[in-house]
Amino acid sequence: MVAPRDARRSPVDDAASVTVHDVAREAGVSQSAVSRAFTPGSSLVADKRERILAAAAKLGYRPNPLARSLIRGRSGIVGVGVGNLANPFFVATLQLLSDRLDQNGLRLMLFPAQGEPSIQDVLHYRIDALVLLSVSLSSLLAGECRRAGVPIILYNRTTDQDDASCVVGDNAHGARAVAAHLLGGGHRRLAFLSGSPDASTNIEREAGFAGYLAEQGLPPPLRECGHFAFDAAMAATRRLLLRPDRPDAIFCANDTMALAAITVARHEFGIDVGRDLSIVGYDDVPMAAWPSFALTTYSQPAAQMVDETVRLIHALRESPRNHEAVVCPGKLVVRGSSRPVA
Amino acid sequence: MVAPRDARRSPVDDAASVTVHDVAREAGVSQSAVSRAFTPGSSLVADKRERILAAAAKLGYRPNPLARSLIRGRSGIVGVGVGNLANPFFVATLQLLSDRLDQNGLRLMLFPAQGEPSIQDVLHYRIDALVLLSVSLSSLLAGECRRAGVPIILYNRTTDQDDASCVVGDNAHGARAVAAHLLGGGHRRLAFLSGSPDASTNIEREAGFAGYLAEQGLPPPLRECGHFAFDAAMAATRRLLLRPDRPDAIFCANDTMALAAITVARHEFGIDVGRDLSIVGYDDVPMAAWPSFALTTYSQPAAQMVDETVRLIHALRESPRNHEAVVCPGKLVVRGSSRPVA
DNA sequence: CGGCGCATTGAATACATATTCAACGAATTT
DNA sequence: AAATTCGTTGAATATGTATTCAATGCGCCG
Repeated sequence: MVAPRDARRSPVDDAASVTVHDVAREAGVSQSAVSRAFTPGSSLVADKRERILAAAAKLGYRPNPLARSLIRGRSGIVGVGVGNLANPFFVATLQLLSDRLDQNGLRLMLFPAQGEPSIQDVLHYRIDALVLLSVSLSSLLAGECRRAGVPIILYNRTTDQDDASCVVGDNAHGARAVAAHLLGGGHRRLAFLSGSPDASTNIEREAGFAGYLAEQGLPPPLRECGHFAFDAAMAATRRLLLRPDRPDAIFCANDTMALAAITVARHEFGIDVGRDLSIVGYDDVPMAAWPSFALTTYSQPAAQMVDETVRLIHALRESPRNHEAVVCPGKLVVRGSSRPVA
Repeated sequence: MVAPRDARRSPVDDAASVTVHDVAREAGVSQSAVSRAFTPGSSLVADKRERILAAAAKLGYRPNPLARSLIRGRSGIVGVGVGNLANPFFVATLQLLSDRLDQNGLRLMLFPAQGEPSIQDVLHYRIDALVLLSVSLSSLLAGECRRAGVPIILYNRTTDQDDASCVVGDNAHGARAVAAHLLGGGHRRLAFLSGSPDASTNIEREAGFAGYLAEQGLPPPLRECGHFAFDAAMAATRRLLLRPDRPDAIFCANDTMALAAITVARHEFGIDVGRDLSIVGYDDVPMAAWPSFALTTYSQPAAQMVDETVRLIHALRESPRNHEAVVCPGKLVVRGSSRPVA
């Protein structure tokens, strides 16, 4: 025999859990009716629904999401795996995503993407989708998700498998636009400061950049790797600028590396960035607009990409196997770090 | 009559949900035994536990966290409310917190702190604690949490109520250290660039700064408000530098504003920051160390603060009413944006 | 050798809700 | 007027697991 419910609702402590039964008693209806009152589209006469909702409001009742998730087999939680937040583009994305999901009544569960084992735990929450922010998809994880019936959405990454959706910028076009801009500024000794070599984003940007140069009959750009990171990019920039055939323009695979490149060029080599050396980035993070950098960069539309991500989450909820690849166009933002087109 | 379990474990689709019953059948024990095998400290002979764990591993079973949370009344989820991620200090904190919680087997549910209504939803997840990153605590929310039995931890904020724990830096000491440093550099016309006026963090820093000056027999500093934000701080800096009695040193209530102040002073006023004007920040974000800024700042130990936060989460799990206020000491990091002490 | 604890175990129950099922009444159709 | 359909409704069941309860068997002590 369990203690009666009224005894549990003790003086001060746990008014926490008002259950569907309490509301049912208050409104003089069955438990089922209360449940239905909170389930849109279920069969219930209007005035009874009113009465139930009134009783619920009076008692401060809200459906328990855990119980609801357990029975529905879907939690309304979106898992978000995030690697390194050093890149402000992903910070901005995370903030936008957090807002949008909230507006859509979805919860956001964050987890570090390094800890692969913990991802399996997250999968058991019956999450509606798994969004990977700048994390590449291991086939192991893909398999786990398939088994768990959890759709994956890659953000700013693509995959050649058809087991995930993805939302990306138009990297090829963007890189070509950058190349055209630099050539238009009269540059001929170009370099590419690459991110992680195996990231699809990096591959596409490099291919687009080098491809455009090739089409114009130019040799391939010099190349150093900065792993998308500030410190590594500083080192890579030093290597580039110490070469006898020093480049006069550097296209960096993201803004973080471009800011590092500007820093090194200006403070270590005393170069007048924007005149003697053009530096262009990718993403258009807030810092790019700061006068200290005035970074020319290809702007990725984070807000739009996030909206598409949320749209995909809803779509995949209906048909989890129906994966899409969404490409969001960006645009070149010319600032002072690159020589203007003549 | 529901479809038998074996029919559900269909060819390809949902091997997702291996339940405790499947494991029980496989191992030839009761459901209770399986549950006990996954509950540390419960009574079960060793060899049977071995056998059960083996069967579980074979089937790929893991306890369903939703069901477990429902019955235990605790979900192992930590709610994290976050306002604005524009401040890299909070980004770093979030990243650290994400890692630490993961290592502790806890999940992190993120939500935008603007949407107060959604917080109530989060509370129903029976979260172990609610961490507010740089968000002030409304008495409304405090009440909701008390009712739900959810302990609150304020990060980088204090409250005069005793209904929340908090983890903060030593703002008073830090601000005094900054004041001493500036006076030591020979400055006498000081200004304070304030953050949000009602934030405890800002109040303590301002009080410490002004207090030290008063002790030295100096007049109170000039004062403008930058709301902890880059753009507002740029505007505030312009107001300061346009005054007839232009200050020769500015203490900014956080690094973001200090970077804005440097930007305006250097690019709009042509001032040699570090000689003719000293600018000091607070937090020691990564950018502060960049050569472009070389910002002198009071460093907050984010890693230690996060560790304390996680410790508090565990402690509050045992005694939810036993709130603590933890102060983590930082240290002044002198770089080029301020005149060295003579 | 009998009784008393104690660890171990499975059956039963609880957690809070959604949904199926069958029954009911009313409205519509023939 | 009888039959058929349909929207409502409450009882019952299901979600997957932790825990209580009572029973069992074993060792230990008197």
